[in-house]
Amino acid sequence: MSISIQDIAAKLNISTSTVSKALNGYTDVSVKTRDLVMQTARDMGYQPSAAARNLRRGRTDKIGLFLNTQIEYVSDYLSGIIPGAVTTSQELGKNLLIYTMTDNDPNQLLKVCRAGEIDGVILFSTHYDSQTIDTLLKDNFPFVVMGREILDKRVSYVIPNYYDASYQAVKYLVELGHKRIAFTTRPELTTANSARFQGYVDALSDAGISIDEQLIVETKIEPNSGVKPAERLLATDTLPTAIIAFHDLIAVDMIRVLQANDVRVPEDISVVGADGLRAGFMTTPHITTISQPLVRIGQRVIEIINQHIENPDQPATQEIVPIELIIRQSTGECRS
Amino acid sequence: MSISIQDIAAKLNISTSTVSKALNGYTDVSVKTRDLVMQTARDMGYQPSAAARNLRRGRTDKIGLFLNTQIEYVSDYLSGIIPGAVTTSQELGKNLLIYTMTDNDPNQLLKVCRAGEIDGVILFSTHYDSQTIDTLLKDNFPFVVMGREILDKRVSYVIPNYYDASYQAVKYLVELGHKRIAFTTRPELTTANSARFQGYVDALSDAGISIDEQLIVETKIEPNSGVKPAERLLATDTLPTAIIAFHDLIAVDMIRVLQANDVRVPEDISVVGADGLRAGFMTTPHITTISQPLVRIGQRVIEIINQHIENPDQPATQEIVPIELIIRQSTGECRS
DNA sequence: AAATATCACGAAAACGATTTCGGTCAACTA
DNA sequence: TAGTTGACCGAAATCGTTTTCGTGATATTT
Repeated sequence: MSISIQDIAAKLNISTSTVSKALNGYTDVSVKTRDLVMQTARDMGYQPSAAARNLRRGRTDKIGLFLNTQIEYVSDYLSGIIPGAVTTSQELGKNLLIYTMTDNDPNQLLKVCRAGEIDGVILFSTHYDSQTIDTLLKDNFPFVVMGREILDKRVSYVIPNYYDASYQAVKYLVELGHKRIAFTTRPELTTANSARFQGYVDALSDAGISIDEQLIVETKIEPNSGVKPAERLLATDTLPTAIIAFHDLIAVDMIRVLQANDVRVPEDISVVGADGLRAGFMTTPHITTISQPLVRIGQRVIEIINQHIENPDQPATQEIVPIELIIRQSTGECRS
Repeated sequence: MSISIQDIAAKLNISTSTVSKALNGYTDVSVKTRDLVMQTARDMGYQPSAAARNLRRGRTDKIGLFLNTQIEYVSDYLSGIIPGAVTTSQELGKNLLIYTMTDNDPNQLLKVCRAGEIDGVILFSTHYDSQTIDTLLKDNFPFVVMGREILDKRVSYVIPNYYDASYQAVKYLVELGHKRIAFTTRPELTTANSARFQGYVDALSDAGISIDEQLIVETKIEPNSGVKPAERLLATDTLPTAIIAFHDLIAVDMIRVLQANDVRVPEDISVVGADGLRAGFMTTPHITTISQPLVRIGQRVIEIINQHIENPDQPATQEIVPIELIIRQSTGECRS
């Protein structure tokens, strides 16, 4: 059993209300007793009971982070998201609670919210579960979606600037003199993927370069999934002089295949990866990449949910955080 | 406001105690009213208040994970630890709360524990803070240390088998015919580092190979910190035929330097890395590595803290989880 | 038929804080 | 001197559960 407010009250022969008020900075308590209470609280090692406080105040000062997807997929992002989210939470006086959706049961999330375990929730998800979002909206429960764009204007989300990622990559390559720029896409029809593609299209268009369908290759993300696209590009009439991969792992695979076919990187072909995970450092050459600011995303997502919690009337904010082009060794001037 | 037990009681014209008992499977309530209560609870979307329950029961069913170190250092491990810990927690009916030590204030941890925010805590730390551990022991508060060995027999910890990691690496290389096996160490005098070194020494000794001081090189872990050790080895009288690096990032640096000096991997020198992070996949060749079972560690740490919570008299358990040698492309038969 | 056991339920006391509403006593104003 | 003000404090309600204990009503036993 730990020390409660009543223990302090008993020791000082005053009421619990006075103790509470002294501790919480109320004005109707004399300086003398306030100091006395403060001091004995310190001496006795008093720490207010979180449960009692939560019950009375009707809030927990806790934020939930819900990993609403296959854990293997999100795990790569955790190393950036978690540090960003947890430090920002604590700076705001909140704590971070991690949940994962077991058995893909959408009710789990609602239970947690309705039980008052958290004041707000962050959804880190890849698949759109409109029912959950509808219910959260109806319950008027604060939430922010991370990493996915939601078209409903009432919901807040934070995503990296997928569009600009491709746009900047193309722009950078064009500045290096490249004109035949290949692009890899994922088969899933998500807003993220189409934004990525649109950035590519617009950047080429702005540079006055027409699109060559042959240079657009599709692939999933799994081990060695960059191999096939590389082989397909090698089979084209004239090789591209640059390639944009949507993920560093794809880029790595492609570079390996290219090198095995005596195509040098970056001398013959420049390669740009994406996501900026640790991985890009490991290759020879180091991969030029478009980095997602994971820590920043974790940070912003917490700041936004905090605003919603503190001010329930806050309108939804859709935030697109800037990406960063990290130039390393896998890109260079176009020579052909 | 959400639905409380009193709302159900009022609707059914019965007392709150009966409702509570019906919901919690007490026997002194008739089957009829129990079913009725259950049904209306479902209909009204009732969810028990976590705060009230915590207050009354004196427990939260929450486990804290305390990142008591520089966040950059631990972040690499988060992608495995968190998924392991969070899924296991939920399987045990608990939730996971993430904290980080801001300003390196050891009191923060104690505050959280004494406030009853969590039932137990996991310390993920690199530096030994004996005072915190002493206080936790004195408070009789359940805790488990992760990734670091604590000599006090009263404390539970989970560590990967650092000793065996080196031992297995050497053994594997010896089986490939290698005799001149270099070893990289970190300058810090931690139990982990000395265990790693001892495994190297013992394995060589068991193989009847004497130790060559020239082959033992020291380096910190930071960008490009594998470069110097590689250069030093290149400057020795006779090159080693194999190298054991204590981290994949070091291995990558070393391979790069070796290749730049026309030393082929694995034809001329075999290289073994460690930690088995995503990174090892990215290089050419892929790095043979000694993998830490991060997910497993996250899982075990939760299972152990759970035992301590459920049964406070549980003696401390020190667990050394087996490592795994992942053979990829950077190692081969000794040719010289 | 009287005594006892069983069943089903409710009253009420916790758990530990916050917060409203008065109440006492001194000092001050008119 | 009577009335007003303000400073300081305490009683008590409240948050929503859990859990003990007591109490009728019914059923079972002698």
